[in-house]
Amino acid sequence: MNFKLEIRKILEPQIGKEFDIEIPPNPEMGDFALPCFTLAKTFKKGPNEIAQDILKKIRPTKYISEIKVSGPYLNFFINKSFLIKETLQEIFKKKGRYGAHKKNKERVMIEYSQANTHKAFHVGHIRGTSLGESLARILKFYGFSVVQANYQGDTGAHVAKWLWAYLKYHKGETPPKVNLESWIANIYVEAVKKLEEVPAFQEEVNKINLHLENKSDKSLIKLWSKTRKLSLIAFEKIYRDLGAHFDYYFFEREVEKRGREIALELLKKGIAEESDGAVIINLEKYSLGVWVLLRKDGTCLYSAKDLALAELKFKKYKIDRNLYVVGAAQSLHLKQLFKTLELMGFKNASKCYHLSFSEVRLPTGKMSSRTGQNVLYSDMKSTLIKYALNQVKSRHEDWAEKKINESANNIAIAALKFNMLAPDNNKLIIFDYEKVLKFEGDTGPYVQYAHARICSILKKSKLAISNPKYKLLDTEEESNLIRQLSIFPQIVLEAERAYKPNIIANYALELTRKFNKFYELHKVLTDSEDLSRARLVLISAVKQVLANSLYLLGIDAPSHM
RNA sequence: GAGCCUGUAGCCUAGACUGGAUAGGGCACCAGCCUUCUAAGCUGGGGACCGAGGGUUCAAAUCCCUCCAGGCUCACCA
Repeated sequence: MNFKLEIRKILEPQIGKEFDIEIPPNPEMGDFALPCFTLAKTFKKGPNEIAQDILKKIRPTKYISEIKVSGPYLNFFINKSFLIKETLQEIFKKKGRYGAHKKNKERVMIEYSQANTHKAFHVGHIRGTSLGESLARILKFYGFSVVQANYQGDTGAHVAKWLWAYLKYHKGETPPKVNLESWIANIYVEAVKKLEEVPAFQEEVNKINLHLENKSDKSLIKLWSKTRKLSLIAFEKIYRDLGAHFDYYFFEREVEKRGREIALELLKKGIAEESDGAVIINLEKYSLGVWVLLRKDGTCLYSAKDLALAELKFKKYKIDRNLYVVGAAQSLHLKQLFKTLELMGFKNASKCYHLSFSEVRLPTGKMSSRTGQNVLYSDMKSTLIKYALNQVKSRHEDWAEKKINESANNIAIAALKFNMLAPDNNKLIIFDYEKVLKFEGDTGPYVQYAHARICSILKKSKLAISNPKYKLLDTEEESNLIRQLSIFPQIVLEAERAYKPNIIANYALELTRKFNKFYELHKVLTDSEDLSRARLVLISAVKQVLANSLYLLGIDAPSHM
């Protein structure tokens, strides 16, 4: 039911089509409002008087039960029992699909996570991974056909550096079973450090990079392949933890050859040019500086590889839109990429979007895989789980160990992901253990807890949830809850349109707050069967919408915690 | 120097696209609430000249301009 439209129908005969309906700051004032300020000019009267005049000319309808004047505002109250019935029935009918929109044919690829092999997966990567996963779910829920893609950097200078440092300082070492992640990360950090100390070593690295790219050294390729796999296995474990799922994996290695081809084609066409021996494309007239495609030794840079990747994505996977979930630091790179695609005559250039997000840093400063100044995922996870484990244990001494472990894991990941998703994409996140380890207030576990509490009531009740007397849901807390439930589809729409999971996160917090207020003041299981039944229907609906919200964030909705 | 992003209480954050009725939350702090459905919860309290200054408007956290502060980026890393 579109109440705004209904109100417009009431008002249009009186004041024409030029007006806005807004939502009052407080539900006690009404559900919708018409501010009369703008009408003052045409009616040549004060806004207060205009509101009075309009009120005299209009009547409530089936859906709009009451219309009141409040100063310069005309306030509309929707028919509450209609809203209750309509909203709750809709939720029960659609269940996990409540809030979803109609399917459409557009196929959207979301590229996210993009972890590089031979480097650390640190907490900074969690933001992009959580964000991409959530966006994929939101867009799918909205109705797009979504393809989730990961593009992993398994070749290039950083890999060459790692291989170089391994061969020079760790040759023959077998990768450890425990702390594999930090072993890999440390060798990379060591490489960077040694190169800083002795810049001349760069030539050795370049040689390795060349051999890596033209596959001329078999034993090098074997080492590369083996260590690459170690990284990828480690990443998969992390993705399982984080609930990230990919339909396709692209690797830099597979677009390297085509990347160079494209660069050379562009050179031939005169779009690219040679400069200092390198192949570049001059984008200065678009204020995008100079973009280097090939190094002077002919090896391929990520720029050229990205051109090949874009081509591959549209050609092979028949997508209509291509979303890059990539850190803000790469904004210029992506602008250069999109502009070059356009100059190449690539017809889908305008279908590429950069969804930028700000970095995660430490209280001590910037996080970096190069310097090792970071928090490794594996270290962070064990700290988090350990804390969560104590929390769960202290509350549920009677639980079996398996249940405790599962619950702790669940809560820890929820807290972490919610922390990454709740602030606006453009805001810097300072990673702070103290904050992530807070399971109270505006956090993931806060929302999960409400869900678990509802599950617990539903489990306890023996009443069938059917034929509720909706009229019994007449307290202020219940009205607030229902109103919040009813706007969920609109919230999904906003989150999709803006590519902002934090809209869903904030919605979930608000719904949780409203539920907790209700829970505190009213009992669900009462002496009256009718009332209990009606409230069971209400809290089931809340549970469903909390679950849907959490799903869109990529967070589990536990039935107990 | 140029471009992009950010600036809301001690700290974190919503609201800015689409200007409206007392700027929502949270952490921390203070005072309360567990013989009744999970206190990871709830209630109350103090704490904000919405970075600064101009402008537009009946009305500005929101739009425009200038400035300040911070972050990111600007040729062979990704």
